[in-house]
Amino acid sequence: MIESIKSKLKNIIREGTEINVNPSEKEEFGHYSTNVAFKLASSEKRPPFEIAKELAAELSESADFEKVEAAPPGFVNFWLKPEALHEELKEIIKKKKSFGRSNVPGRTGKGQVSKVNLEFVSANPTGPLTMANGRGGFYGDVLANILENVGHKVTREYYVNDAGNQVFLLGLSILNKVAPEKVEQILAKHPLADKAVLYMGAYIDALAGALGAGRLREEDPLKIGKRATRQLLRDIKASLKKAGIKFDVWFSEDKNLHRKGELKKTLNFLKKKGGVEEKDGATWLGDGVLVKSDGNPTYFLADLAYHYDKFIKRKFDVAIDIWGADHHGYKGRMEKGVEALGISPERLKILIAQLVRLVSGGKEVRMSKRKGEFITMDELLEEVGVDAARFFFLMHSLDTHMDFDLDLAKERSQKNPVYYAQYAYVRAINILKRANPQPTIYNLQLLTSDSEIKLMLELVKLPDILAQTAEDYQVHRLTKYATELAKAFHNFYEKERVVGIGDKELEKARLALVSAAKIVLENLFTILGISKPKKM
RNA sequence: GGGCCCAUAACUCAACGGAUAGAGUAUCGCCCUUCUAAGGCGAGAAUGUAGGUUCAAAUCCUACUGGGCCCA
Repeated sequence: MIESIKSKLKNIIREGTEINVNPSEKEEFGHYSTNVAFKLASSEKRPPFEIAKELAAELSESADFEKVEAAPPGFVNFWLKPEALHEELKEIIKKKKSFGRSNVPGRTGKGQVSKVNLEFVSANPTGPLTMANGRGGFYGDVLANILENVGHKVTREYYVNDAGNQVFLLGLSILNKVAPEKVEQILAKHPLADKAVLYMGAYIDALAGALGAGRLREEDPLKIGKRATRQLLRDIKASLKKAGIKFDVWFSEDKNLHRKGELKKTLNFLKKKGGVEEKDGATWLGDGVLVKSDGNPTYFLADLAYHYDKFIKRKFDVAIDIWGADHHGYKGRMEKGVEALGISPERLKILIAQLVRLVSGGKEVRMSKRKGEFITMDELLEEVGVDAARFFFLMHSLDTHMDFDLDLAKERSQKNPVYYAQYAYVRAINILKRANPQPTIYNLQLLTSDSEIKLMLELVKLPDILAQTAEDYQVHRLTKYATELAKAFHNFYEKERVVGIGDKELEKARLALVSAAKIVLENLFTILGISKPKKM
């Protein structure tokens, strides 16, 4: 709907003017409104209200609008004809599952279909998946759905950090459970300073148990660590499956980069491009060290090799990385590094998932792998269920700190908005159950009441919401929309009876409206990855 | 010491630089002989402080205050 209004505006105003059209928040401002007159006012040096009046006069001729009005200080407000809504309602019923799909790819592709690499979660396989990983996990999963919905080709990828010190440490920690004396010997020779760096906690016990550590003959911490990593990766995959988070590619740092010599190749590539310098025995790119003075490569170089692989070897148009807040300080360096690879900056989108604070009993619960005090993804899913967990995380903008109130989430009550949205769906199902067979001929002109119009206005928003979110990645817009749509449906449900009213024709028209609502809710839930309950 | 994120109602969060700052929870009224009250209707209640830019600032800029994170 927004696109159609925009294109009408485009025809009558100067090219290149930024056009914003939004659903109006107040009834007196119409169904949709635009501030384009303000934009024109500054370039044309005329009062915005004057321009708005001219635009309104011209657009009133359009067949879609009941009324177009200029409002001071310069807004143009549009009222849709009911027929325009009825047409859209027919589209919903006709397109069913494909309603909301758009062929207007967003900024990632400049109108073209893009090959997108979306890398998320990527938690180190040195511990179980924690609740905090859920934020980026659910967000990434849904963002992938949204991008696919507008036609992009999306690869969902998990970067497995299975090289380096932490694997060694993990092995050492397990060995410490069985043969602490051997660990003492190793630590005496190894540069790692003391035992304090060992991973502790219940999961090491569990892991040691799972590996049969009591019978471990292996004494090489690195080898033990690699075995443990494989085990943990299996657990992580199982947790993600439970959470409904899907991946296409598991990219092993060790296998795909280190063992193939990709770090060296990337280093040479960078040297040829220029900007690499030797200083104090180390190799630098800008303010980041690529190779340390002891000859060992850094994570920075590994990450650049990884992005070399994404952009140059696998030829992705766009790479989206979702990182935890603990890496945000690294973002700028990474962006510059990728630019040094010759990749234009707008092809790399690094999104930072801000910290999740776990709150219980009004107090913060600290999460720490070292101390073994953390809530795992599995525990969270068990306590609150997949739907509530997903919805709760997805309600919040990614870049804001959020509190996860464990007590509230545990309550499994109507306090959680996911039930509110799902209940609207259940109500639609219940109505439709009573009308068999579904009427195929109906007169939508009969839908004129306030709550019917409002519901229709919400229903037709889905394509706009999805298209916009594919551009700005503000995934939480979808959960907000789910709540608003459900509210409009509940309101309609209370105000207007559908089945068993005397007027057969009106009943048919309302049934069509209800089935359209069911379709839109279904499509929305599919993208959000939450279930579509038949009853509650 | 350097860098980053955040600050909106009692609480958790929304709001492309736009109109009277929206929801949910909590509180207080009203509504179930009718498609499930896990619902509807209504009330009170908010932009941390001080400047600046703009026709227009919660939003952008500067300083400060208060939370938090990363690096050293």
